[in-house]
Amino acid sequence: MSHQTHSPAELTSRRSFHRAPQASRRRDLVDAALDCIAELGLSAATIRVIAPRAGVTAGLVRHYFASKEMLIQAAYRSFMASMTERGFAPQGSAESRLAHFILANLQEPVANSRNISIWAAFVGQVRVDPALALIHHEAYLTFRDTLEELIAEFLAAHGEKPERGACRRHAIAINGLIDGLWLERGLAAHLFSETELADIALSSAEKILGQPLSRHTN
Amino acid sequence: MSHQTHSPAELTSRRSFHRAPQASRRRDLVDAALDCIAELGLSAATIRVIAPRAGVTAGLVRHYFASKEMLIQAAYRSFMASMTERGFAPQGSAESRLAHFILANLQEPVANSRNISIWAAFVGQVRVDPALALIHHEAYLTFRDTLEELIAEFLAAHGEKPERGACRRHAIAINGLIDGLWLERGLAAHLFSETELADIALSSAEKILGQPLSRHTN
DNA sequence: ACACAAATTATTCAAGCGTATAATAACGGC
DNA sequence: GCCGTTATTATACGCTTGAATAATTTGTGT
Repeated sequence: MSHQTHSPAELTSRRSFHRAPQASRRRDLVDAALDCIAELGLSAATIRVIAPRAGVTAGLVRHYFASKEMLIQAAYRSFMASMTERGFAPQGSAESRLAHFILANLQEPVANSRNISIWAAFVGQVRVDPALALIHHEAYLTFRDTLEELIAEFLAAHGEKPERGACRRHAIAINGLIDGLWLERGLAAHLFSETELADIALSSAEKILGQPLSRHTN
Repeated sequence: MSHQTHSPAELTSRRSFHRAPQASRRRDLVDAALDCIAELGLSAATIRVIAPRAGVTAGLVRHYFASKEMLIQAAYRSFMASMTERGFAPQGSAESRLAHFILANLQEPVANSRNISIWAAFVGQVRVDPALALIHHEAYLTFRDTLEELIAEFLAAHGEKPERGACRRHAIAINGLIDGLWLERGLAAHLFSETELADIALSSAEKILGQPLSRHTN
């Protein structure tokens, strides 16, 4: 009861705030973390920098994530999911869906330097952190399986009955091609014209597959 | 003179050491830095961890590098140089030199998870640190120019007179292919057999170039 | 209106960071 | 064999980090 002394210090006012829904706060924190990683690098993406960018104070992070490590893992999961879902074209012919997949991964908003920076920062930690390795590995398999199925349907639509293992090898090759050109574009965009890398990818893919591959078919 | 008080503390003995040549100390520090980056990640590669691994104490780093940043830059330069010089085959036919270049970049000691980790850790900082960006950019151009020249000689040896820009596009495509497959091997070596990726790269490259490309020619 | 649960802020703490400085050991020239 | 140079160690400093805790504001159900 009367045991509290009201010192002058207690008169200092606090910053006002509002209570946001759990989901949106978590999303804001994850997005802010990715922003910081892209602009400042993984080492400089500290809780004290991330939190204000999400519009909250540093202490709140621990209310939504058990540790900073968990926030980083959530950010990696969110990032990989947003990267993987872009190339997905639900309809159209096998040819156009394959072409769309290749093109989507070599243009905005997938292929840019921001995404390369984030991706590389995480990949540089994959060997260190098994949790990040798992996230990476699952995203990679998803990506390659999607591509392999697109290739199988594409070849089937051209009347080809590919021998065992051929689709796999084609998927590995074109996956490599996409990844490598994605890197080139993100790391040195100024060296290429807007559509150059996408064109190169399409013409290379059709040589590898031995079938014409146009972006305009449906 | 007699103004020094010999307290008991001064009797404690120091660790013995030996004076190493400048060049080898610098090399040891750079190598230790790369080891730490590969095994612990860039953020955990601190002076206090790097120095003991190089066989010295933390304070010595500043005697050889003006700052930690300079050590990291030296490490990046050393790493990129060692990666680039491997594919170089000074003699042989154009075909065998091109094949050797492709194969060398997809086998040990170039293609492994350690190198991927180091490379990715640095790439994740390229946007942040202009000095690292410069190092990266120069190594990239060296790599692609080497490849473009190998391709030009290879096509010329087959009697082709490639149209303007064709060699450039071929170099971009095969560069992407090599980079992407190098990544795949380093990140998920267990998914591929020993020579699988190298074989895929060779057969894809000869389809892209429209000429047979064997590893056994000279 | 009001009380209660919990979301949010503010503050504190120990640990680790890069750097600076002073003491010391090692080595080459004489 | 000593002496001076300097490579090397040891220690200290100020700062930042992730985390823990205490204090306070907010919204919701009644």
